[in-house]
Amino acid sequence: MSKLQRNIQNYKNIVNTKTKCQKCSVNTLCLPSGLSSSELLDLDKVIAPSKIVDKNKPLFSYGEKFDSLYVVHSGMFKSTTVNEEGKERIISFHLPGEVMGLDGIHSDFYESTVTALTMSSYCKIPYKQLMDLSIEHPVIQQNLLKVMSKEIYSCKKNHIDIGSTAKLALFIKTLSYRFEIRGYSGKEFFLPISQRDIANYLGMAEETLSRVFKKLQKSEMVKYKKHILTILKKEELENIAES
Amino acid sequence: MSKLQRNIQNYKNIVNTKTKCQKCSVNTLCLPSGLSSSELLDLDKVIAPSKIVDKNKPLFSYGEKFDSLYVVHSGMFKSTTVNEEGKERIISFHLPGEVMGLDGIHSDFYESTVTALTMSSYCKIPYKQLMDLSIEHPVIQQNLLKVMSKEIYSCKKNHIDIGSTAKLALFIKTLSYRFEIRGYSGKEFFLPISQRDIANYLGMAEETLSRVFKKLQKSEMVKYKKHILTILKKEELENIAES
DNA sequence: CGGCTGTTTGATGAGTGTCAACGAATGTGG
DNA sequence: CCACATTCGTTGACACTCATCAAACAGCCG
Repeated sequence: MSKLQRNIQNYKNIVNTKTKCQKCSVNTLCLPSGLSSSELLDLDKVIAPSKIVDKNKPLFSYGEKFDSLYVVHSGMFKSTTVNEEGKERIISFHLPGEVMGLDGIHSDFYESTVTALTMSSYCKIPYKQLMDLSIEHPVIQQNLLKVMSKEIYSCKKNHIDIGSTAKLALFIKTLSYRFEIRGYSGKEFFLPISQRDIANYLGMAEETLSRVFKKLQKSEMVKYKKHILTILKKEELENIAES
Repeated sequence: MSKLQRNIQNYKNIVNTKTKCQKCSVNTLCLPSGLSSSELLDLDKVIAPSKIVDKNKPLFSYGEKFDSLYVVHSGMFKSTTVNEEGKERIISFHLPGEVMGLDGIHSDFYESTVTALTMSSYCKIPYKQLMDLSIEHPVIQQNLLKVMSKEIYSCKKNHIDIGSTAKLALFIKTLSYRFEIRGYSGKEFFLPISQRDIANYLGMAEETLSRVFKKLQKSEMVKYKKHILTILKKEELENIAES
């Protein structure tokens, strides 16, 4: 099976939702990263087996009481806030192995709403139990700290003052990298996100995104059809991303 | 002594640098928040007494080995990265009680350079020792998690697609809030940041910032003279910030 | 006083948001 | 399976914001 096929199957949710952390395909990128087998066993005790959620269904919503972290098992999610005028603003997309709900830790309430972009599955980790467990196994909490540190880093590093073309190129480049470290192809992947959502996330008009996307395709940097994105000229794309 | 005067004295560093956490004026906003006295005593053992650093001197630099977190004791710092063309990009300003160096946790190297904007003082917290201590006192690590969660939240929440005027208004509003919860006046405060740095941080041209700033002053929303910023119409300023 | 750095002002053009309209794709119910 | 409705993406014309360039000005320190 090709890496692209595996990627697409990921979104069609042909995954075993009974998988424990030990056998999970993303356990090296997830909270369990670097844990010994006995630690993994303990972690499994507090993590519910992964559950399936339908497209457009929320995992949790802004303002709800915070009690658990969530990890993407398969599929893709988006997290959003609502601005003063009631408009949705997308603040991140989540790939398998990525932790969601981190912004709820400090205030005891979820600060964002997380929704499935396609049929997906997730693991739920009760926060209190995770804290209790991490007293026994400090490495678990240190992993959490690392995950959060990385989140801070990547968020702060995001350029805000770059042109639309560079924004899109950077977005694609970052996605490509994230797919690659998950064992999927970084050159060709399935993207269950609407252009409207991408535009929203990148902070530009839908029309601008459409034009910019077309430009990248005309110059044969990328191909995009039926939600399958193919990177044709990686080098040049990366050059565009950095300006 | 007025709140503004206290604020200015903060920058002139008329502070006791021998202060232990128990007596520190920002201990409720800093890592020690919510600790019992015995926990505070233990924390003090690993935190070096605060040290003074001169204007424009770096605390640590991008790429150096990560070994400690730093907390602002008085004054103000900026953290920066360098983009591909070698240009400095400011990613945050740090007020007393705020933790610096968090982005180094995940990679073992500092991911940014932190520099004093004015004569300032800081506390150094060796990370390994903090981790050891937090096995004994889990509440310490939970505070750290909260600090990081808040950081993620405020970073993600930052609007990126708003106009220059709104950006500046939001920047001022946020600063005002941060001063206020520190016990200084939120309506009038000393701002040891050059307009160039503000423009850099907000991702706009120096000239644009100058014009926008002037506009806010002409409409008598704020006053800005000799680095003292006065908010005249809080309500209206906040309205501008949200668009 | 002169030399720096930081800030202001004006003129100009490129890049993007907005509006309006259309076309393509997808979903729905008979 | 087809007709229809709805969402999603595309295209063009236009206005406006903002970055850029150039130059002058203000404040500060030796």
